[in-house]
Amino acid sequence: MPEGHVLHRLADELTCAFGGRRPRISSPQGRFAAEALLLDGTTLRQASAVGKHLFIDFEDERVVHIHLGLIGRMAIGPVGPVVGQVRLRLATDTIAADLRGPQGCRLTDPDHAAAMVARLGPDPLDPAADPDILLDHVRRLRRPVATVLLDQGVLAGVGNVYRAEVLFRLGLDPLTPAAALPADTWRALWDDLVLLMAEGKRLGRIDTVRPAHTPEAMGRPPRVDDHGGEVYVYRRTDQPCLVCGTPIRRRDLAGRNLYWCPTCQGGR
DNA sequence: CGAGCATGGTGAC
DNA sequence: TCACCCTGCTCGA
Repeated sequence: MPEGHVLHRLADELTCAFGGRRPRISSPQGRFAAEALLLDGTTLRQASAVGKHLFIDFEDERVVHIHLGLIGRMAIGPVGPVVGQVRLRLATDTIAADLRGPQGCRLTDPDHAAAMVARLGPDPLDPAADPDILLDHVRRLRRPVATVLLDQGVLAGVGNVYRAEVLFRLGLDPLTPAAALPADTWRALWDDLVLLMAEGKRLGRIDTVRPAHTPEAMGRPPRVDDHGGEVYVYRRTDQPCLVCGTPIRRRDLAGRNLYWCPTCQGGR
C-alpha cells in the first residue's frame, strides 16, 4: 500500500477526524505505550505528510513520526474492538485510527521532524515543491533512472509502482543513467508524477492507465490489476503489454522488482 | 497450515 | 549487497 499518495491521504483524513480534538491515545500492542500515555488527553493539532513520512502534531511541541515501511498500514473507521497487533490507536467516541506493522512510530519534536524532512528530495504531492532541485541533482547521477526514482533523497514519495508506471508512460529504458536523460525528460517525469500521484491521492489507489492518455487513445482496453488499480506494467510479468502486446519483463534491480516493456521502453 | 512474498528502509559488512 | 524488521495475504501441500 504505502507510496507517498497513501501518506498524504492519511494525513488529510487524520486532520479531518482528529484535528483540534483530544483523542484517546493508546498502544494495545505495547510498543508505543509510554509515549501514548504521555500524549493521551492532549490536543492533536494536525497531521501532515512529506514523501512517505507521516507527522502528527500535538500541543506542547510533540510530534509523532510514523513511517509505514513495506507492510505497515493505518486503518481509519468506526470504533471497534482491537484486532491484531495495533501499535497505536487514536480514538474519539466514534472514530478510531489503528496503526499496524509500521517500520517506525516515534515521539519526537518539530526540530527533529524538520531535520528529517530536510534530507528528502522534492515531493510531487507538495504544491510548493521545487522541481529545479531535482533537475540539478540528477544531472550528476550516473545510476540508472529506475534506481534514482526510488531514492527518497532525490525525489520523495515515489515507490515501486509509480516508478515502473511513470517510466513506461514516458517510454524510457529503466537502465538509462539518470544524467543521460535531458532536463526536459526529467521535467516530464516530474510533471507526470505530479499528475499521477495527485490522482492516486484523490482516488485512494494507483491508477496510471486512465488519467493522462486514455487506453482508447493507445489502442487497447484497460486492464484492472489485482491490486485494485489499473496499471501498464507493475506486476504484469509475462502478460502482454497493453500498448504493443510484447510480454512484460521483470528483473531485480538493487533488491527491488523492476517491471517494463522491452519494446515500448527500449532494449535490455 | 507453513512458506513465500509485498507498493520500504536500516544497519552491518 | 545482504540480513533483517514488521503484518497480512496468497499459494501449494
